[in-house]
Amino acid sequence: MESLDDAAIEKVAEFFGAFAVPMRLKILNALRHGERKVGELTELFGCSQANVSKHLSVLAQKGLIGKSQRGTSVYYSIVDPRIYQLCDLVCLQVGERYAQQAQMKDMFLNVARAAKSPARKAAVRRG
Amino acid sequence: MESLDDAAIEKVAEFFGAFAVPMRLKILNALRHGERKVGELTELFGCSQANVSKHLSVLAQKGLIGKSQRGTSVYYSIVDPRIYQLCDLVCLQVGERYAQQAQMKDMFLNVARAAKSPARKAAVRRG
DNA sequence: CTACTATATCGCTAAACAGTTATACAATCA
DNA sequence: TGATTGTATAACTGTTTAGCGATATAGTAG
Repeated sequence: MESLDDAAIEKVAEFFGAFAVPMRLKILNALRHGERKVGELTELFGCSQANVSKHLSVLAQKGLIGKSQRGTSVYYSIVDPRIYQLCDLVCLQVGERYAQQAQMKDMFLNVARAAKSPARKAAVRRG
Repeated sequence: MESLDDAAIEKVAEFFGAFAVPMRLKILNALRHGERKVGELTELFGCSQANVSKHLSVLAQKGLIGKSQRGTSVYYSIVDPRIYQLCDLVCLQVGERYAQQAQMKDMFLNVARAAKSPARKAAVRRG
């Protein structure tokens, strides 16, 4: 990353920014096992449909998710499952940071275990 | 990451947020090969000392960097070099995203090559 | 003590953005 | 056509924050 100029650094920062909002992380989580329509996500999170839609736009605009209209519904899905490598790497480091708080530690370390298990790869199926 | 509750999700989001600001990425870049004092960073970036100091505070508060006062100067350094794994993983993915723009693509892919090279590990020395 | 240097913090402004409600748009069905 | 359903956008509010200059604080030297 050292050799990047200012424009590239900004792109990288924007990419990180896509993951820096809890609601967007929840959306990415929800898309782990396949596509979801907007209404499903809205109901799942119990927030406004407009909010979900806006975050989906952001994620789509950054190239993290793709959309597919079928009927009156729009289905969103992960473009590249490698983003979960990122998430799990972060979970690992955040988990260690909060190692004092037993409950949190366990949560994060469960994530770390799941990331190492080969069963995870099979879980990336499409709806 | 799936099993995380709202509080943990927020921690993860905050962690990503640390990397979501260009100036902070530049600072982390500058700390790759060892510690730096505030004045060095200020001069390096040509911005206000207050700004650098504030970003350093953010990074330190999130546990990404540590400080060591010696004389009237304060030296900051990376706590855990694994954060560069994150950065390089992101560079790789961002680079592919901008594969159309030849110049940018080259930059990012150089990063990817460097990340795979064993020579990189030796580069993590301390000033 | 004073003077000097280096860093941290304060006060501020402007911009970005997450969230809301209300409305517009698009696709299907009667 | 009109009605209905599902999604996107508009308009707005409040909060956050990156940036700056000015000031306060901490350490050193004389």
